[in-house]
Amino acid sequence: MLTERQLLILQVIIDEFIETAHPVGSRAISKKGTIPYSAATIRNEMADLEEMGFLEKTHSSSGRIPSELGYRYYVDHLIAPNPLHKDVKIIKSIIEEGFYEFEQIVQMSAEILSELTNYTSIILGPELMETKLKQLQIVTLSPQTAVAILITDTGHVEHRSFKVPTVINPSDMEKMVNILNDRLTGVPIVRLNEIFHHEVAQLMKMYIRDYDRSYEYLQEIFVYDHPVKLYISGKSNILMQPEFNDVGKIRTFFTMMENENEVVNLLRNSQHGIKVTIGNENEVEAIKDLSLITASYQLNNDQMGTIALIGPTRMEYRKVISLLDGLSMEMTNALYKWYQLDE
Amino acid sequence: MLTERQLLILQVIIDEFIETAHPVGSRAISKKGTIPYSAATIRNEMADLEEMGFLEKTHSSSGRIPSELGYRYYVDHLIAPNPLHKDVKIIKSIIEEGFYEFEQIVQMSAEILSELTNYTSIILGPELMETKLKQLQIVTLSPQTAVAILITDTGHVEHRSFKVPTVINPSDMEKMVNILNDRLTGVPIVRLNEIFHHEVAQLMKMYIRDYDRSYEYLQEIFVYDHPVKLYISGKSNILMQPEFNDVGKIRTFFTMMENENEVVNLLRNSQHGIKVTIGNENEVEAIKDLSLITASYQLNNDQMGTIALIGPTRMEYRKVISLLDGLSMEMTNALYKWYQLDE
DNA sequence: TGTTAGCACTCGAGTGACTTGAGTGCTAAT
DNA sequence: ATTAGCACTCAAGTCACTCGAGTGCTAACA
Repeated sequence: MLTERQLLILQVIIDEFIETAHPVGSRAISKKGTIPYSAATIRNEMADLEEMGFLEKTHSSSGRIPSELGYRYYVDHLIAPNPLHKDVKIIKSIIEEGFYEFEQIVQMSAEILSELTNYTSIILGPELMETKLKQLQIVTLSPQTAVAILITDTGHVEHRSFKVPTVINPSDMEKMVNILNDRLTGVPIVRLNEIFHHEVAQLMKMYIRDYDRSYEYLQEIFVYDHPVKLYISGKSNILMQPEFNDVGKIRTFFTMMENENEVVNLLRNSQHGIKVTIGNENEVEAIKDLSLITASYQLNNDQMGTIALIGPTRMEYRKVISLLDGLSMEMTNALYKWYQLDE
Repeated sequence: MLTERQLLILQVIIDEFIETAHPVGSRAISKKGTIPYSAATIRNEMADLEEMGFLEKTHSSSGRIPSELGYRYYVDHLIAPNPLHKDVKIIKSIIEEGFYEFEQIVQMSAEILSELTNYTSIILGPELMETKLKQLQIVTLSPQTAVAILITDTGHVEHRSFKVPTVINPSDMEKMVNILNDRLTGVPIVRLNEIFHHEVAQLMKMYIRDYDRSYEYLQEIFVYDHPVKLYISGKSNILMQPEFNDVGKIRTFFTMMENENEVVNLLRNSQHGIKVTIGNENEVEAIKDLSLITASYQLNNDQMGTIALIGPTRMEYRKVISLLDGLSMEMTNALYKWYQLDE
């Protein structure tokens, strides 16, 4: 176990390193006055801390920097139970100020978050698994084309253009929309395609002339291919961090960030509450020397989405954790209000 | 005026430098065999070309690199009248393969473009100035909220949520939608707000109870705040270019690219046809050492949007110009088809 | 008169020796 | 248990040196 003094020294070193990004030497700590011991004493303790794996040296005669284990310990034990970060209030007031759609709130939150931290923020939109079709509309643009509009009970709107089968005339179309609305309203949008195939097909055959020939045009309306939406902000923000002084590193990071799937996977396995993943704890190669912090926001205990920050392992964990904690609460609230509308 | 031989040498140097990014020496040119003169002769010509401003040295005893003036001359006189790039066919077939919405086509084009060139591609969506409202729909989500959906004659769909004024009941709402559709269909969407204020207001007062109190909630439906849409692809692509080996440069570039307004301004003053802007010819500070190539795509001679590529001044102008030329034609075609639908 | 060979010169880039200073580890004294 | 002292280490900077690609110029050549 660590002694009181070792804890203190570890904390001071990490705090200092997080602030300056320079290795911390024993003399500097001693001079600072937080710890009333001489440099030599501190040196001994540092040697012990290094042996235990909490600290590292960049070379044999350099000052110490925290190891990943050190950060881990710091995050798990040395951060005071998060007092809400003052900036959360700012976010809260911004969210409540206007009548924003959920997407706007998310977008703004991502921007604020990256601005406040100088890291890259990522927000995974709410999982739409549970949202249901509220209404389907089809607007004809020309004899050959039309746009189908799906409105969900959460106010989410999707649209796709499609070719109108030549065999369908306007009155058929009207009948069709009626049937579809009748049968599909209330169906979870992820199941639309399935229900359309199995339950609606027969009905269509009865009422719509030549339905078989129309079928292939219509089916794509219900293919739901936007499982989640990503909001990323401050990608270039992170370039201000001194650890991004290497072009190769920047390349791998940005290449990873352009791959939406990879980013989604990064966040997907996040759990309830806040989760900190430091350096090599990350599974994804490209961020094995970065830290990822995720927080979930939710509705009625169903997990809905994830907020995350990516930054160097030398991250301001204290600030970031309390910010994310607060923001996820605010977003949960905002989302809750949205759903309330529906009752 | 430049002699035949000087032209040839200039061309060889620029071609070589574009390929390798290393200063080109006289001996290397001579050895290559394209020009049947000795290194010394070529040296003399190079000195002349430098005096005229087409070439530069990185230091007093280095090989030559093209100056911006050199690139200018190269682009204006040394590039053969663009034969259509073979890859344009690929793009064409992709576009025609499925029934894509215009936005999808644009998105794909941007991606293909950046992939084929390793530069950053930017496409400015079609100016929607001329598009007209086809239909307005309002879907009530709850007693207090609704979502308004605007469908344009081009199949573009916009939506915004708004608070339903408490004094409006469902039948009022229905009446309102009817009035709005009656009066606003066919109105250019940029003028919706204006017409709504001036011509529809009176009508509303007559038919809708307590219209004055509803007014403030409704007006925001018609505020049109998406003048143009940007599609960017391959931002990290450009990091592969050797000129981006400097973190400071990367920073300025990415910071610029995150500012949507600045990017839009970059492309806005583009003209009919292809325009090449080299290095300092650019007005925007952040790309004064990069080149920008823009091409416009259009509908019925009204300019609609812009396709652009940003890369180092050492750009593969020949390839890029023929690619953009071809792609802008394809997009013009695609857009034309879209509008055809409407007649 | 245009072309070429030859040669001195320049400068970036790489290399090795040296210095400096921050920081360590260890030992002996307090 | 703590601290002062001292020898040691290493990154980073500086300087002198070398190497080689490339130039500019001059004189010889066709």
